[in-house]
Amino acid sequence: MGEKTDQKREYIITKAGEVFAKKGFLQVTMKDIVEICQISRGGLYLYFGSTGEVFHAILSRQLEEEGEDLAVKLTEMKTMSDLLLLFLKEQKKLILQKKEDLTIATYEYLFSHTAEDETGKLIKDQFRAGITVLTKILEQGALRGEFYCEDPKQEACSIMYSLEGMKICSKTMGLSESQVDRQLLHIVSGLLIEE
Amino acid sequence: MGEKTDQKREYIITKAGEVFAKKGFLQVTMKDIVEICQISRGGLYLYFGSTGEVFHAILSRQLEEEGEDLAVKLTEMKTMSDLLLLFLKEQKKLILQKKEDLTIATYEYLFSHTAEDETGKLIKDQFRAGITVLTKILEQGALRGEFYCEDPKQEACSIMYSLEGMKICSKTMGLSESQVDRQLLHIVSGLLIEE
Amino acid sequence: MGEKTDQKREYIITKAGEVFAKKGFLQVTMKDIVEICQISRGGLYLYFGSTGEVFHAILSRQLEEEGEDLAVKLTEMKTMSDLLLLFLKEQKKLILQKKEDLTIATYEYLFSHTAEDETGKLIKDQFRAGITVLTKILEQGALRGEFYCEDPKQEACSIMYSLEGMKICSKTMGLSESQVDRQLLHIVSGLLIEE
Amino acid sequence: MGEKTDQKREYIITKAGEVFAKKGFLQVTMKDIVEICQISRGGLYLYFGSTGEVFHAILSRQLEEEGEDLAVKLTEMKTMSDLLLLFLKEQKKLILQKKEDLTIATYEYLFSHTAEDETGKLIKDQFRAGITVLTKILEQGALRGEFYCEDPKQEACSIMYSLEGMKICSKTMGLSESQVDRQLLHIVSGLLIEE
DNA sequence: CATGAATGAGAGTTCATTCAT
DNA sequence: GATGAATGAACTCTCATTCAT
Repeated sequence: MGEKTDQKREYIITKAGEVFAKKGFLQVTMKDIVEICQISRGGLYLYFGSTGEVFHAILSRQLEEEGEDLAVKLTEMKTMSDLLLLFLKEQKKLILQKKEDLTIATYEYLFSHTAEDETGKLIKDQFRAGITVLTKILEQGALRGEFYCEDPKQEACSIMYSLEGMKICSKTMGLSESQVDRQLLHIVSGLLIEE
Repeated sequence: MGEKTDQKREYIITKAGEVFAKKGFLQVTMKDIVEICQISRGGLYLYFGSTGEVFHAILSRQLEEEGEDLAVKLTEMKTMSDLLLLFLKEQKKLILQKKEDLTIATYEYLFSHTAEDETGKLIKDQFRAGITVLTKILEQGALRGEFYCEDPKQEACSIMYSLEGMKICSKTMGLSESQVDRQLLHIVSGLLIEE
Repeated sequence: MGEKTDQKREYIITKAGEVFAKKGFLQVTMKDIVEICQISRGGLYLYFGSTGEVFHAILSRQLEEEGEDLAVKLTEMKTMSDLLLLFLKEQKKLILQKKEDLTIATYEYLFSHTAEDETGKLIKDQFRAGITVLTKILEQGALRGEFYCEDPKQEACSIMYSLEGMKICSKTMGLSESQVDRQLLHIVSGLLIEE
Repeated sequence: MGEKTDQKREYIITKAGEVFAKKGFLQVTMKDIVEICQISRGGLYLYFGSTGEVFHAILSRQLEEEGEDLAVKLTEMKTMSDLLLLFLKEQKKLILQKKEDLTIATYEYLFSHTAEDETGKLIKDQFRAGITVLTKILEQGALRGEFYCEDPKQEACSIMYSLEGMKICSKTMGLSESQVDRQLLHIVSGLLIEE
């Protein structure tokens, strides 16, 4: 029975993701979720008490999956340059993605939940994890002589801010792939020795 | 007549700004505005037909004021370095501001109005104006030998993305003044010759 | 001054007539009248306290005009058959008219003011006047041997009900000119001797 | 489930009928219906989205019932004269009815919905059905030598216009039973041979 | 577990009517 | 007389949330 229940939970999470991707966070109502899932109003409340709870569950699952994904890919890499390129390629995907994109919903969630909550922590941890990974890549790369980088930590922050900026510009004013490529190239060329 | 009316319009714009700063865009209702202005429901509709209209008016006025402000300050500057520092100082203020801060409301507006509208154009124009100004500063600075900068346009974009990223990080996960300072320093130090 | 005032009153009545013709009675608001007249809200209230008052004034004027009109035409007629045809021709015009048509507004007014009021009396008097005129025409015609008509009063009522029925059918389900002609012919042919 | 729901639907239709009979169509609000039904605002919207929908449902049911009613009575009749008298008796009831009377509401609906819609069609079909039935009665009656009637179709129209005229006169200026009787007699006496 | 009818709070919007100028 | 800004009541419609079945 627990299994069946879990399946339904998963089902709701998956379906609801579509709505959040389409409407952001604030404009999604429990009714929207009920409708896309084709379940009963009361049924939804058995699993989630609010749109916030559903959204939290969606993000949790997403982070898990991404984590596994990244871990797998990282182990296959050899040089730090490769790693950096991989990292940026993933980010590029996030910046340009249209479908299944929870970026806007995520920002809206953060905007309306300034006070620290579980979901907020989730998102922030993800961001910090990005900085950490990037810092390590840069540190290692500098040690190995692949990169020129005096202050890896600061450089990592700098890159992350740029990526975050591109992400939001992409969602609000539109960004072409070539614009993103140029900017990513600019970042990389500032690091690579003998560019 | 017109004068008195304009005063009331200004009054509403000013007061409503507080609500948008506090609640973002999507969660502001006409009722909120009515209440903070202490006017009647119907009274508000004499001036604005929706929260979107009020918000547009707020941004319009803000941009005017900022424009004048900046113009004054720019004429007082002598070197491009001074100009750059001034520009970044203004941006720092925007990144860290807490009161009267429409950043979140602006993002929420853009998120929920993907299709081009007047207000959206206003905001995008402002962003583009930032890039233009910055590009000119970098070009001039490079010519005068103040900066090291091979591709001013790209560099300007890069800086703007970073600033945008910091802006949003500041509103979502919080950013200390020293974090902002370090990042701004990082930007400047990448440009100045003989750093 | 009284003259000027009267002019404005007349102006309002004329303009407001357009609105009532277009929207009926119930759906006309004081705002509608203010707008079509391009006068101030308060200004309208100096002359009329409600849509009902405006409507009453419109009907009053209309009846006056119609009365004069008819009186003129009646004096020019010689035979009762001519008079009857004239009468029916006028009715036909009323049945088929599209512009300046207050039929619907009039019915709506009566529907929502079941209790006797001045305006109601006006309308009813007009209807009764129609019966009276028609009765006289039929009586005279019968005396002169133009018509076959045993009970002129009842016949007059009968014709008026038919006309009223056509009027409302015309406004609700649509009636072509030929349909009206056929019915009028049917009425006349039932009266004329040696049809 | 469906059964219970249908019961409530029927309950709303019945109760709402009272309001429409009392206030016509245009002046009935969803609030009025909510109040007479003693249900919640949202509850009403589960069944009907507008006053127009409720009204449509009322008329639909009414027409169904009337249809059955008439069919039963018609089979019991033998001569065409009997049928005609029955038909006129039913019409008399409609003309004089006070309770449960949707005449005014129906006219108001038609006035404010000139464009063809489902409800309008319903009403017009009912009117046309009346003409058809009457025409058949007159045709048969003429064939059997019961009536004198050269053009049954036109005569049927003529009678229907009179009835419609009486209906509206009854609702607007008032009509006594004896007035109606006299007029019905006038109609019949024009048809019966050896009058 | 699951359903979906029902409730009621609350947002948007429109106007009749007043009143200071 | 004339104006039009201002008020507040009234209406429409949507949802979060509950609860009997």
